[in-house]
Amino acid sequence: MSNEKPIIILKTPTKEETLETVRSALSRRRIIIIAGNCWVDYQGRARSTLNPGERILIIKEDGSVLVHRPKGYEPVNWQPPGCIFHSDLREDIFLIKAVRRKPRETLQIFFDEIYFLAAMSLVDEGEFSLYASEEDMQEAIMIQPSLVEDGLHPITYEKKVEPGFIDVYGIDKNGRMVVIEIKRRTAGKEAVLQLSKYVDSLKNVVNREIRGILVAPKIAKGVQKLLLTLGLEFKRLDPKKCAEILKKRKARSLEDFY
Amino acid sequence: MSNEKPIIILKTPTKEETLETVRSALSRRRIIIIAGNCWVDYQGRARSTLNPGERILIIKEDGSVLVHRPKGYEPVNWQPPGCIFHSDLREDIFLIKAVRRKPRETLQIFFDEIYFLAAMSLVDEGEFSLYASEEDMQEAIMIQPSLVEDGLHPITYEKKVEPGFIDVYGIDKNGRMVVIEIKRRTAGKEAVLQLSKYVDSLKNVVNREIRGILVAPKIAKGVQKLLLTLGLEFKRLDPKKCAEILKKRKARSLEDFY
DNA sequence: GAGTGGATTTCGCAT
DNA sequence: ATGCGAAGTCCACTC
Repeated sequence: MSNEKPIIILKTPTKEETLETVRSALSRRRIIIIAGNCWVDYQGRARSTLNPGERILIIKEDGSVLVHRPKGYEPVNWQPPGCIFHSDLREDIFLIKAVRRKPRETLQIFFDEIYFLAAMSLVDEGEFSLYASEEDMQEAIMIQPSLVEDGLHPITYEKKVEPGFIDVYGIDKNGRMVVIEIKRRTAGKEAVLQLSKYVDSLKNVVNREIRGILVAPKIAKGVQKLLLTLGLEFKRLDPKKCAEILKKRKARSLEDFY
Repeated sequence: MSNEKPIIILKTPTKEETLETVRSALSRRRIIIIAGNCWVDYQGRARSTLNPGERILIIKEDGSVLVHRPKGYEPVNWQPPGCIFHSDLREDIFLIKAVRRKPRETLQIFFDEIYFLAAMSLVDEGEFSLYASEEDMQEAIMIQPSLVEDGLHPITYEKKVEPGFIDVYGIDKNGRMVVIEIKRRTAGKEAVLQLSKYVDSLKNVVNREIRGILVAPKIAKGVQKLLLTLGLEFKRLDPKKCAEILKKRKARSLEDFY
């Protein structure tokens, strides 16, 4: 028994070969990769046109589409998962049309030259883990509040208040209420104003002094001033340090378990 | 003379072939596409691991990297343009390491099976045009203010005030100051609060009545109430209509020119 | 189904 | 370089 992957690879196929192969691959929900000279029309939430040039087209098994230029991280045109496809041949132009409902959008790609075409099924059950997210920081502060300051007692996190959510809410060693806003990267004006809003809205409710602490790896340059003006505080905290703490804790709890 | 594109396509190449081809392609700044079984480590602004599975790797000529799973619009791992690459072979594992400075980040991809490899140079000078963006809306309002209301006279756009930038600023038919905040899609709480901030900060400066108008195709459900509470107004405007107006105007100015 | 906020956001523009 | 806001943002989660 052969374990060879069923992969179709065509180098400079004719338009007819392309059409046949693409249709077959679409019906079997295979991934399709095409490199060639193409132009693209998009119509939906906005509208765009892309003049002819050499690009890579990827159609995935879930109905997502990517058109990549030779440069840049982002696709120049795309569709999120869920598209329905039509492919056709018109006067030696190979065209693929991807249609999405909700919102109604149409992406049309026209090829006049095809350099190669690949179609295959890929299996990917591999777990993806991301560390040092904002959520990790919140969790780390909850289990080790001294990361922010000694004597801090977190009460709740994600507490709902009028303007939105407070990341962490607690009581400091002197019994004062503390509101903490967490950012996983350089905190800007936005974060400060958000924290300020939270503090103000809480003041309206409890009518007592409230400390607002912005926790982030860094604070943007001009923003420190705004922070002080609003009577808020800043505490530097590295997201990676938080990830480390969680990792260690996790390892320890496994030890305890066995 | 042959016009055949210099494309290298290898089906199930050996690791040695892969290494040689990838190194050559990297040095010639060619685009590389690999499909195979791989795992990925990322370390930089955050950190991530991706367990083995079948994916597509794309390396572009500008040093951007994309690792795509068989599903989803977004790459599972990536690097923006500007990476420096190292490739190597270790105990029958083919590895590619992409390093970026500023911020310092490392992306490592390990292949134990390679289904196919393609390397090519693509030329793409095609113009890309996007219509019905927020910028189009702003432009359309500047040249046809009646889109918002009759008698409106726009004075400036992108006016700097304390909290940020005002999209459009002008005077209405009764001589009152008008601040306009534009959104190209359903305006939410965020947009209303932003507009409110702008209006308030301008009031502090000029000490006279100021109208704040939110211009968007739609306003979110609960948000209308907030808008009214804050004494602001809403004007429905479709971004596509704005695009149409600009298009017509462009066509007319071309006519005038010839 | 709509609303809300985060993102390894990326990207572009202005300071 | 840094800051700032938009994006056809996408995506996950809540109501």
